[in-house]
Amino acid sequence: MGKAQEPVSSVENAGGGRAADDLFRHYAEMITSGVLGEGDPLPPEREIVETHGVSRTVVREAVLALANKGLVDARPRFRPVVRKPSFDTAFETVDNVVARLLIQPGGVKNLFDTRIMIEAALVRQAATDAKKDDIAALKTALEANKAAIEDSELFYRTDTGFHAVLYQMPRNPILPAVHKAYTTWLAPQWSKMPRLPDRNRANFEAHAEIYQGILMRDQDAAEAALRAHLANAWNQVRETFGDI
Amino acid sequence: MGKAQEPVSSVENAGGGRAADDLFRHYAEMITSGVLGEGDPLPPEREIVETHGVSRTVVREAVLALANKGLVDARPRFRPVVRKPSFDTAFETVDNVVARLLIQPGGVKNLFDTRIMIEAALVRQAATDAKKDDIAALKTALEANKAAIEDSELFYRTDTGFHAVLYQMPRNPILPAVHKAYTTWLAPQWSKMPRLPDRNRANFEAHAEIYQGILMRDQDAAEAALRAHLANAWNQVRETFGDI
DNA sequence: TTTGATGTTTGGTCATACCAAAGCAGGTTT
DNA sequence: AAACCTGCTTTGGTATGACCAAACATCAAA
Repeated sequence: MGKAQEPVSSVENAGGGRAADDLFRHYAEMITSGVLGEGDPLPPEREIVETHGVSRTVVREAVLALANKGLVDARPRFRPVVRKPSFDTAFETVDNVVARLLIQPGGVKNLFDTRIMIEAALVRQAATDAKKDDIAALKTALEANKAAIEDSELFYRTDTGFHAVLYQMPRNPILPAVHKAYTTWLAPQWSKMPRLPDRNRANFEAHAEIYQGILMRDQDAAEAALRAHLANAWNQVRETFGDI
Repeated sequence: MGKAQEPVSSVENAGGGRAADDLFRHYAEMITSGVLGEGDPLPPEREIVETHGVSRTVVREAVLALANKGLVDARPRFRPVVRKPSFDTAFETVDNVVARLLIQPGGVKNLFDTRIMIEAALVRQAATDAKKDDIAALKTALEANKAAIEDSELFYRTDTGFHAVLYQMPRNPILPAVHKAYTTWLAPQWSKMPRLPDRNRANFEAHAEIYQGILMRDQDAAEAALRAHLANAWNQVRETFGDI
C-alpha cells in the first residue's frame, strides 16, 4: 500500500475530527447502544486495524480514550473488556479535575457545603420515609460508632458508616456513589485532623441526636442536628487548616 | 541506541505501571500542583521524548490521557494547553458513562429523584437565605417565563432559566454545574415531550407558587410547591415514555 | 509598512519491528 | 488418567522512522 493520507477509514469521518476520535465514538456508540455488553471484550487491536483500515496508532489512541473515559477496562496483555457502568466509576474518572478544583481557595468549602445541603435533605427525607429496617440499620451503625469512641481509627470508619446509611436509605444508587465521592475527596482534610476520644464522643452524641430526630419523625430536629454536626466538623477543619 | 526495553524513563516507574501512565501522572501532578498553570502549554511532543527518554508513542498516549481527563485542551497542530478547571468540564468528561447509566431501567428516574431532592433543598435554603437581589433575579426569571407561555420553545428556555436562578442563589459554583448536568442529561426526555400553552401555563403557575413560597419565607410551602411541580413534570415524562 | 513567498515547527497518521507475559496445545512424567 | 513441562501463538506495550497538513516564523520584495 502507498504511504498514507488517503482517508481509508470506514468509520464516519464526516465530522472532520481525528480518525482516533471517530473510532472512539464508534466503539463508544457500540457500548452505549448495548451491541457490546458488559464484560464483552473488544477485538484485538490488530483486528480493528484491518476492519477499520486505520493504523494501530489510531486504534490504540481510541482504546486508550475508551479506557480513560471509563467505558472499558484495559489491562496489559488482555483484551479490553466493556466495563460495568456505575456512578462510582463516573466519579473516579473526574478525580484529577476535582483534585485541582479542591486546592483552589474555597474549593473544599464549596464541596462541603453541597454535602451539608444533601445530607440535610437526606435526614429530612429519612424522618418521613424511613422504614423499620432503615431505622434498624441506622441504629446498628450508631451503636458501632459508640463502641469505637476510644479507637479513633475505628471511629472514623464507623462515623463514615453512619453517614453512609443515610445515603443508602432512599435506595437510589446515585447517592451512595456521591457519599463515596465525598469521603474520598474530603479525606485529605478529614484524615489529617487530630482525633481524640473527647472529639469522638461529641461526634457520637451528634449522631445520636440525628438518629433521635429521625426516630421521632421530626424533620426539623433531624436537620438541625445534622447541620450542627457538620458545621462543627467544618469548624474543626478550619481550626486545623485555617481558611481553605 | 539499542533496540528497546531498557527502562530509560526518568519518570517514576516504581509503580510498575506502563510508561505512558507514569508520564501521565507526571504531568497530571505538574498541573495539579500548579507548576503548570492554566493556559500554559505543554512542551512539544518531541521535546518530551528527549527529556523523558521515551518514545513518541508513549508521549502521545500520555497527552491523550491528559486531554481525555480534561486536564489539558488539545487541538490539532497546537500545543496542548492546561485547561481551566471547572465543575462543568468534570461533568462533561463523564458524559459517556452517564449516558449508559441513564438508558438502564430506572436510570432516568434515579437521576430525576436526586434533582428533586436537591431543588427541594435549594428552595428551602432560598426561603430563609435569599437576599433582595436573589428575589429580584427570581422574579425577573419568573416574568420572562410568564411572557413565554405562548412560545413553547422560548418557554423551555425560560423554564430552565427559572430553575437556574435557584442553583445560583447559594453562590456555590458546584450547583450551577449540577444544574447544567441535569438539563443536559435529562434533555433527551424533556425536549421530546409535547409542549402546549396549557402545559406551559400550568408550569408557570407552579413556578409562581414556588416564588411565592420563597418570597413569604415559607420553607415548607416553597418545598411543597417545588415537589408538586417536579412530580407533575415526572408524570408528564411517564405519560410520554412510559416506565423508564 | 505591508505583503508574499518560504522554510520550520508541531500534532496526526502510517508502517514495521521487537519484547514480555498470557494463553494454548501437545507431549512427557508420575 | 492426572499433573507437569515445553514451546508456539496471541496480544498489548514500546521504539523508530517517515510523511502530511496546517500553523507559525522569517525575511525579502513591493
